[in-house]
Amino acid sequence: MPKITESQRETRRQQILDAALRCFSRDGFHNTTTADIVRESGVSQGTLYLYFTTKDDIIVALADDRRHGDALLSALAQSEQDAVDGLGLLLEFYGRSLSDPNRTDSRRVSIQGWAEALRNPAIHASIVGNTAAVRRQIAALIARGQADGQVRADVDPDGVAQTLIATFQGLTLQASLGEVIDLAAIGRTMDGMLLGLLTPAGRAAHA
Amino acid sequence: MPKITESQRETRRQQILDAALRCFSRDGFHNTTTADIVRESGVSQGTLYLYFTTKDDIIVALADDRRHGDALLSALAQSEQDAVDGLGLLLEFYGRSLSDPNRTDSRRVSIQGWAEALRNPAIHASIVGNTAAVRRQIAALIARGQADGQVRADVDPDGVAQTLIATFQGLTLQASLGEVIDLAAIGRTMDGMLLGLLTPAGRAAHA
Amino acid sequence: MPKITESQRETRRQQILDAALRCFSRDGFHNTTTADIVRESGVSQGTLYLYFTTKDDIIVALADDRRHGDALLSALAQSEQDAVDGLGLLLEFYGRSLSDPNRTDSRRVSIQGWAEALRNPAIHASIVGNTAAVRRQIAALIARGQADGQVRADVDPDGVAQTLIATFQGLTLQASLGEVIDLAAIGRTMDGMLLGLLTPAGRAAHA
Amino acid sequence: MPKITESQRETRRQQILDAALRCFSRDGFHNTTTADIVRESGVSQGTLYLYFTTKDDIIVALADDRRHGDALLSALAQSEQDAVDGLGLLLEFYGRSLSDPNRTDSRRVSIQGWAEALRNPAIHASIVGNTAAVRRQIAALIARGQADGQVRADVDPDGVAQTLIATFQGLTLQASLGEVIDLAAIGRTMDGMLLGLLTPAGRAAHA
DNA sequence: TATGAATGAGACTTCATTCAT
DNA sequence: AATGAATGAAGTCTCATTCAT
Repeated sequence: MPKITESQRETRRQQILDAALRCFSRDGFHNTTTADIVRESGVSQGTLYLYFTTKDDIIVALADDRRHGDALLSALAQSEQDAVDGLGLLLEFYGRSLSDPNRTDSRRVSIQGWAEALRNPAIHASIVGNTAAVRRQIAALIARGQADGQVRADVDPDGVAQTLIATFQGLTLQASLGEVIDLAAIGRTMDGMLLGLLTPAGRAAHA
Repeated sequence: MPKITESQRETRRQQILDAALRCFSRDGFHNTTTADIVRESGVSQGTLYLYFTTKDDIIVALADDRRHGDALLSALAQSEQDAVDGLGLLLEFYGRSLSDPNRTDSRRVSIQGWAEALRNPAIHASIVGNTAAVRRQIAALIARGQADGQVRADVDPDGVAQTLIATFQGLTLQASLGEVIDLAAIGRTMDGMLLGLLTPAGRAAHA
Repeated sequence: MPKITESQRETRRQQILDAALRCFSRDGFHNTTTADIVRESGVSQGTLYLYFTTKDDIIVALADDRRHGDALLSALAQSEQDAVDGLGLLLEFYGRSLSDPNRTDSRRVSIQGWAEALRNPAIHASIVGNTAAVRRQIAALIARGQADGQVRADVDPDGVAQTLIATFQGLTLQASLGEVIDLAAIGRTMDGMLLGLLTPAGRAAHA
Repeated sequence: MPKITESQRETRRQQILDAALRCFSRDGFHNTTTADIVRESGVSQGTLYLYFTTKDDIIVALADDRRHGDALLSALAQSEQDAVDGLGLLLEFYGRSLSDPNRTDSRRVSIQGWAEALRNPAIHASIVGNTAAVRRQIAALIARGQADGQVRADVDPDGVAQTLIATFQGLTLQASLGEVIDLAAIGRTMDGMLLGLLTPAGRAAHA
C-alpha cells in the first residue's frame, strides 16, 4: 500500500534527474555536489537518497536514459523501404541532435559519461549497449540496400555503421567544445561521403 | 639560482607526468589522488607541488602535450605534393594512433580531457587549439588538391577536415570503450568515403 | 477514546520490543536503526512512534522489563524458612539464567544496557533499582540465617549480596563473550565459597 | 626517512587516545564524534586519521591497551612462592583498580568495550585474550597451592579463576554505575570466600 | 631543493523523527 | 489508529595543499 502512485514517483525521480543534468552540464559530474542537485531540484537531501542509492547512481540513470536512442531507432525502423532514404533520415536526426539547443546539457553530460564509462561498468554497459543497437540498425539498413541493389556490394555495412557513429560522436564533442557546427556544410560533406561510398555510380544524394 | 639543471628539472617533471598519465588512465582524473601520483612517480608530496601548482595543472600539462599532434602536423606537412597521398598519410597516422598499445593510456586520458575541457578553460584552449591546427592543415591539403584538379571543386575543404577529425575522435572513444576497431575495414570505408567524395570520378583510392 | 483495546495495544508493544531485542542483540543498540526494528517487527515506521516516543525509549523499556527480576525475587521470597536453602535457590536460578538459550538475546542486550546506563539516567535507574531489590532480598536472607544461627555472625550480609550479584553480572558478560560456562564447576566453586564463608564450621553444602 | 621519530609519533598517538578515553567515558562511544576527540586532543581532524584508520580503530586501540593487565600479570608472577599470598596480592590489585580515581574513565570505557565486543571481533579478541591470560595465571597459582598442600585438592583451579574474574568484572560495573564499593567489606567477604573454599581447615585468612 | 606531517574544509550518506493522508 | 514518504541535521572520512625542517 504505497503512499504515492508509481507515476508520482516517476515524476519526482525525473525532477531530480533533470536537475542533475543541469548541474552536471554546468559544473561537471565531480564538481557537482549532492547539495547542488538538492538545491536545483528542490527536494531534500534525504529525498534524493530515496530515489537514488548513490550519487553515481544518478549518472548511471542519466546514461541509461534510452529516450533519445529509442527515438532514433524507431525513426530508422520506419524507413524499411529504402536504404538511402533511411540514411538520409539518420543524418537528419543526428543533425538535429547536434544543434538542438534543448539538448545542449544532454550533449555535455554525454561527454562526461564517456569519461565515466572508462571506470564505471554500469555506465560503460549503458553506452556500449545503446551504441550497439544503433549500429546494428544502420548496418542492417545498408545490408538491405545491398540486397536491393541500391548499395554497392563491396562495402562493409558494419564498418560504415561504426564509422558513422564515430563521426557523430566526434561532432557531439566538437559541438560541446564550442566548435561551430555548420550543419549544412557537414550535411553536404557526409552526404557526399556516403553516396560516393555506397552508390554504384556515386550518384548524387537526393538529387 | 637553480640548484638543479633545467634538464634534470624537465626529467623530473616528465616522470611525474608519466605517473599521472598511468593513474588517470587507470582510475580517472577525479578518482586519482595526488597521493596516488606521488606513489606512482616516486617523488614526495611536497615535490609534486614544486613542479605543478595544482592538481588541475597536471591535466592541463598532459592536455598540452603537443608531441603527438606535432608529429601528425609534420607528417602532413611533408606531403606537400599530392593531396590524395597526404590524406592517405593522415589515415595511416590516425590508424596507428588508434591501435598503438603504447597510446592506450593517452587515449583514455584524452577522453577525460574532453570532459574536463567543458569547464576548464586552459584544457579547453589546449584541445581546441590542437584540433584547429590539424584542421587547418587538412583543409589546406584539400584546397591544394582542388587547385591541382585532383579534388572536386564543389567540396568544402574545412567541412571535410572537421568531419574527418570528428570521425577519429569518435573512433578514439570507441577504442577506449573496448569496441573492436578493425583497422583494415575502417580504412577501406574511410578510403571509399573520401575518394568517393573528393575525386572527380570517384576513382578508387591508391588503385 | 481508544480505537484499540488495552490488550491489543500491549500485544503490539510487546511485538515491537521483541523485534527490538533481536535487533539489539544482533547488531547492538547503536547499529540498529529504527528501520531495522520496523522491518523485524512488521509494523510501520509511523506506528513505532505511536508506541515509543524515541528510540532510546525502546531500550529503556527493555531495561525496565522486570519480568526476570521479579521471578527471582518471588522465588527468593518463597524460601523464607531456610537461608542456606534460599541461597541454593538463588544459585540455581542464576545458573539457569546464564545458560538458558532463550535468554541469549536478553543477556547480550543487558550488557548494552550497562553501557547505556552510564549516560542514560532512565536506564541507570532501572538497572540500579532492579539490582538493589535483589541485593536487599539476598542480604535479608543472610541476615535471617544469622538470626537463626545458620550463618556466621561475623559476615556482612550486604557485602556478600553485592559480591554475589557482581559475580553473576561478570558471568553474564563472559557467557555473552562466548566463554564456556561450566555450570557444574562454577556451581561447586560458588557453593564452596559461600558455605566456607557463611557456615560456622565450613560444613559442606547440601551435604 | 621519517620526519618525526617513532617516539614523537607514539606520544601523539597516546595524546589522541587519552582524549578519546575522556570523551568516551563522558559521552559514550557512539555519542562521541570525531570532532569531539579532535577538540579534546588538540590535533586536527586530518591528523586523527593519520594515526587511526577509523573511529572504531580508536576503541580497538583502547581495548588493546595491555598496560593495566600486564601490571597485574607481573604482580602475580612475582608471588611465585605462596599461593595464598598471591591471591592476597590479586585482591589488593583489583581493589585498587576498582577504587583508583585515575582509572574511572578506564572503567567506564571498559564497560562500553564489553558492549562493543559483542559485535566487533577485534575488541572481542582483545578482551577475551586479556582475560584469558589473567585467568591462566590465577589458575596456575591455585594449582601451585594445591601442589604445596596449601590449597584443598578438590577445588577446580580454573573454575575459581573464572569466578574471581567474573566478580571483579561485576564490581567494575557496579563501581561505574555509582554503587558504593566498600573495599574493606568486599575485601573481607572475598577473603572469607576464598579461604573458606581453598584452605583445608577453612583457616582464617592472613590470621 | 626536497620532504612528509599536518591541516581543515567539505563531500556523501544515514537516520531518527514528523505529519499529511 | 496506521502509514510511509519526506525531512535535514549531523557524522565520518578524504584529500588538495602548505610549510617547517
